[in-house]
Amino acid sequence: MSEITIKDVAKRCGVGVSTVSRAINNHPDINPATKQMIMDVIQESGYIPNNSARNLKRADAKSIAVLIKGIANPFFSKMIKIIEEETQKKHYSMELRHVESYEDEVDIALELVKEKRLRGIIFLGGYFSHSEEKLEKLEVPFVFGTVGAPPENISRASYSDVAVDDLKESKKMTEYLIQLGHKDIAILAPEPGDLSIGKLRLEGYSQALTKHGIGMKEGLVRKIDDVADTYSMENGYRITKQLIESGEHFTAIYAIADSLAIGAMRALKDAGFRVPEDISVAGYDGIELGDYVVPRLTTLRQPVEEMAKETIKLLFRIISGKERHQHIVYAGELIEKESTARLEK
Amino acid sequence: MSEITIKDVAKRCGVGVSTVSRAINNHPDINPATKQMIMDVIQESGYIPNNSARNLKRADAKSIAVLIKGIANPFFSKMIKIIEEETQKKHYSMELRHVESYEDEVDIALELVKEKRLRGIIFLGGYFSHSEEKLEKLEVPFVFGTVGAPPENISRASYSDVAVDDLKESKKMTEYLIQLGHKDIAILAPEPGDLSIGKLRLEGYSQALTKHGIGMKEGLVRKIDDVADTYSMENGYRITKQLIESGEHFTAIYAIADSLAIGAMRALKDAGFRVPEDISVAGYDGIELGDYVVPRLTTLRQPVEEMAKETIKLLFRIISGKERHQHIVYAGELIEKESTARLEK
DNA sequence: TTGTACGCGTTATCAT
DNA sequence: ATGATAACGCGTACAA
Repeated sequence: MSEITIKDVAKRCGVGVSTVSRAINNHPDINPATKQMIMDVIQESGYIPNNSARNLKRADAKSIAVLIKGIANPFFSKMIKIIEEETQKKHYSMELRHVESYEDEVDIALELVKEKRLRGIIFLGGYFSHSEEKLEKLEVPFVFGTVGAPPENISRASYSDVAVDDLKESKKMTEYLIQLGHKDIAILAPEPGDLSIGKLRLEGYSQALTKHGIGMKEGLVRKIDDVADTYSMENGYRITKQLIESGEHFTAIYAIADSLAIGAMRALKDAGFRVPEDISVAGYDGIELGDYVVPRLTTLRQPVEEMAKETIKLLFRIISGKERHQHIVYAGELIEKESTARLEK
Repeated sequence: MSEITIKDVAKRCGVGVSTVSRAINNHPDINPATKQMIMDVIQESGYIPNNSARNLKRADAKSIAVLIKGIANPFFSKMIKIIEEETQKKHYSMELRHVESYEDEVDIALELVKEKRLRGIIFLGGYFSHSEEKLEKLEVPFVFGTVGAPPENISRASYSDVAVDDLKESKKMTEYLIQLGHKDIAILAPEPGDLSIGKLRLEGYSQALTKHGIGMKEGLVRKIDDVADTYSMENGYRITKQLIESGEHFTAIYAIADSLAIGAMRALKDAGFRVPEDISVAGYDGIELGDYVVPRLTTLRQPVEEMAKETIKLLFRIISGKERHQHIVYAGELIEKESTARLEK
């Protein structure tokens, strides 16, 4: 039960603690023989340095953190992997931290910076409705990845972000459906409180309809009501079922996330509709899963790999002082697969 | 840039540091007025306690950790949610830690226990090929969730686990396919090095075949070669494609994970096979996604919710000293959906 | 090359 | 109810 510390190791080795410390941290000025001896003792005694003590003392941590809201989002898994690789290349360590939907990611970031002496932070997901005041407290550089909706209340010079233009891309997708001849396009939209990507995607839909002289029908805008797991297939299924039962006429469904679209396709199938012959379905995100369902899902692909790579590289450029904050926009790619078709007259 | 500490707060308030500490930690013996005053100052100064220092000093942390190997596994998302809820009910805090596939989860656990003064640990995923020696160093209770293959080299009295009997359930699924008239059943199996659940599921398949006098054909056992993301749809797709191209005759595919099965179904569809009319496909796990694909996937459902609940409750029972280590086995449930059918003569 | 001693920010003990 | 002070375990000047 007795916790073994660096002092114990030093005693056993008959050396001072600083020598042990040097051995552990690969300091240059230590006798290789001494070092080997110490490492052996550490090995057999099972000594493990206490990270709290290390963090407390260490000024220079060479580490960053990734705060991710929505752990289930498959979209993030890939990004994390890439970010991790790049981080290792720079010989930094990375702390991955899952943030609950009810938690405030900036508060957590604030704590983490103090605790771990971070050099930088990446925020993935989240709603980005933070006060500039709080953000200012965060004295390390931070980058928002795939957030989409940088609000006006924060000075653009105070943060970086990497994202696609959700408004524009969403408009693109809607226009694609319109060009296929669809007029009654239902949208699986974000919950009312969404100030982030969801809102922009809905806005893009709206603008596209207006541009083409198509009125937006209330009954075709189906908002997600179960906020618990917003972009779940289950939500897509349930909302689509409600849509079908409502009796509203529609020939296409545009879901603001692929996962919703997959739920929608299932609901349509269960109700006896064929996709895309009877109803076209389009998604957004370009997740892998969309390629495995039948029919394959037409989607708006976000270039995740490139975005992740740019996100982490940008962070390091800012950390090193080479650059100031930036706002990088990636182009999305409309990938036409099998779930959408021209409307039969 | 100057980090504000508890001392600064004390000075500003004109009180001692211990009083500030008391205010922060809700100690009983403090004047409510003083406390309010201090909290106000903290609020406006933006002071944030340093967790490293806290952990270093604090003996009693009331926290547990969940180490999860394979963050992408949708199977775990649900478990974590439930574990988190139960943890909060007990007024414990939970540290969620993602473990890379190349990392040793026990080493990480060892570090974490020292750093955060944990009271207990839950291991999710991982291959459980740890030496008892290391595990012994871990002086807090730990529970393995859904691991499946408790190896013989570790005394059963030294750990707990919650799982389904993978061998038995896998055998059940294979026999189900046999009873449908299938004899040439291909299996999408784990990579050769898998000592965990994968191995057991393969063993169940083998035993079922033997029991029914069906020889195991080498050509029908397709092992996962890309270990990077073992149970991915992509792997299922690729392996199935190889199987089809190999020319081996088969009428059913049993995938040891639903994700693999979904990849398999897509590969079959692309090759012109109908599921289940031409080929039956069965999975294992019972993930949500299986209900959204077309056709719905026949699977062996693990009762995730119950297992998660039992896992965390068991851990707390052990922490409180009420119970010793246990080995809890849940029954799986074969859910017949649309992807399997009786073999046409 | 190696050892001693101090300080990192906090909580707990002991006075007051 | 409050304040001074000793740990917690480690890294690092500085001295040797």
